[in-house]
Amino acid sequence: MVDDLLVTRPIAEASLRRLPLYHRYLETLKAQGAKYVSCPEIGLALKADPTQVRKDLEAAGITGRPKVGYELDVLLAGITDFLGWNNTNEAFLVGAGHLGEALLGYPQFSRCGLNIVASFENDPAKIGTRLRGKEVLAIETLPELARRMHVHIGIITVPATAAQKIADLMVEGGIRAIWNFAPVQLVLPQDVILHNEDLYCSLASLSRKLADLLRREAQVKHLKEQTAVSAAYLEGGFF
Amino acid sequence: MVDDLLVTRPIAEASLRRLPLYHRYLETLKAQGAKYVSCPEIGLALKADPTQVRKDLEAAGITGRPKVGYELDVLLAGITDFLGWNNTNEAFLVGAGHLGEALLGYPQFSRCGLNIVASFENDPAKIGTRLRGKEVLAIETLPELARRMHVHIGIITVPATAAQKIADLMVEGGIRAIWNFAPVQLVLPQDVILHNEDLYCSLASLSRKLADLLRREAQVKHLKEQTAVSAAYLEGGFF
DNA sequence: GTTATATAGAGAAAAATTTATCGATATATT
DNA sequence: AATATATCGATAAATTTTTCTCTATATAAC
Repeated sequence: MVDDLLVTRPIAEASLRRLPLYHRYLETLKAQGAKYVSCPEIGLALKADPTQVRKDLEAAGITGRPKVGYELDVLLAGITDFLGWNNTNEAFLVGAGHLGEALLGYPQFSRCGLNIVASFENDPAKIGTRLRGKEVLAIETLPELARRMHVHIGIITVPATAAQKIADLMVEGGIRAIWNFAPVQLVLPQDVILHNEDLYCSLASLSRKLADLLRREAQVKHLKEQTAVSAAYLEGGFF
Repeated sequence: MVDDLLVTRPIAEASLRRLPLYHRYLETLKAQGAKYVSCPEIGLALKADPTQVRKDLEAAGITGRPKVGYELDVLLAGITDFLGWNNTNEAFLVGAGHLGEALLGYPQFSRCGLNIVASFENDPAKIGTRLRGKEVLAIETLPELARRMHVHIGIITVPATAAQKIADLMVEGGIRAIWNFAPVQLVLPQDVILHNEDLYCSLASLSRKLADLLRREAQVKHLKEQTAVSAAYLEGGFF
C-alpha cells in the first residue's frame, strides 16, 4: 500500500531503455498520419518480440484495445508521461571539449526532460565564452551555483584523470545524479546516482559480435571448400 | 563438438560489458605494484557481487587459485585475450563533427583493438583536411575504399536524417558491423551487425533513477513532518 | 445477425541472470 | 605439524527477463 507511494512503478531497466525507441518510432508513424498501432507492428519495425513490446507498455501503465491496438496519441502521451519527459531536469555539463559540445548540440534532449543550463571549464581561454548558446563558466563556481539553482544532474565530459575532482565538486554542490562519460570508476556517496556511459564496454560488445560473425563465416567457407574437395574426389571416380 | 569451432565461447552480454571495467581496475592495481587480486577485492572496488565477478572471469576462461586469487598479469592478459584486444579491427568514421572528433580523440580505442583509419564527410570545406591526424575523405569514396582496405567496422556520427544513407553506403562497401550514434533505427541486411549507442535511452534510465530518488526523499521528508506533527499533538496533551 | 480474425490481456513456461551455499585447496599462523 | 582462514570452483537456489499459450474482445466481412 504505502510502497505505491514510496517509489515509482517498478520497471525493468531493459524495458525502460526500450520505451524511448518505441516513442521515436511512434512519432514517425504519427507524422505519417497513423491513428492506431499494434504491438506486432512495433515489434516488426524494431525487431522486438511483440509480447515484449506489450509487456513494456503494460509496465508503463498503458492499455490498448483488443483487435484495434493502441491509439497512437494516447500511447505517445503515455510513454512521455511515464518517462517523465514533461518535467524538466536542469543539468550542468563539465568539460567544454568536443564531446561536451556534441552533447550540448543534441537536438532533442530538451524534449526528453533534460535542460543543460550551463557548461563549466578549467581552461581560462574558454571561460566566459559561449558554447551552443550556453555560458561557459569557471569550474570553481559550480558548487555554489548548483545549490542556488537547485540543479540536480551533472554531466561529466572531461578526461578520465580529471573526472573524480569534478564529481567531488558536483557532490559538494548537492547534485544528485551524475552522467559520467569519462572512463573511470567514480567514488561517490551512496545517495548520489552514478550513470556511466562507457564506450569501451560498448566497444567490447561490438567487437565480440563481429568476431563471432567473422569466425562463423570463415568456418562456413571452410566447410564449403571441404565439401567441394569431396565432390571433386567423387567426380574423379575414386569410389 | 563442432559448435566449439563455429562460435566463440558464449558469454552473456552483461558479463562481456563488465570485463572492460575489471580490466581497467586491474591496470590501476598493477600500476600500484600489486601481484595478485581476488574476486572480493574487485567486487568491493567496483560495487559488484564477488560471485558475479568470478562467474564473469570463468566465462572468459580464466582460472585462479583458492585462497590466493588471480595472478594479476595472467588475469589482465586473459581478459585482453578474451576481448580480442590483441587483434585490431579497422574502422571508418562518418561524420567529422564534434562527436566524431571526440571519438577520434578517445585515447585508448587502439588498445582495445579498434583503429579508426579515416573519417568521411559530406561538407566540401572539411574534405581534404585532417582531423586528429586522420584524413577527412569524401563520403562517396567510402564503399570502394572499404572494400579495398577490408575495413569491417563503420562508425556513424552524422545527424539522424543522414544516417540511413550512410549506413547504405557502408553496406555497399562490405562493412560488417555498424556502431551507430545517430538516434534512428537503421534498416540493414540481416548479416550486418548493428550496435546502437542511443543516448536518449540511456537518459531515460538516468531520469527515472533520479525521479525515484527524489520521490523517495520527498516521501521520507513528508513522513518525518507528519511524525513531528503527531509528536506536537502528543506534547500538547491531546491524548 | 453471424462468423472470422486480429490483437490486447493474463498467466504460465522457459530461459537467462544473479545470488547463495558448500566443499576443496593453498597459504599463513600457532 | 596441526589448525585456521580466505578464496576459488562448482552446484544449487532465487530472481529476473523473455517467450509462449490461451482467452476475451473489438472490428470487419459476409
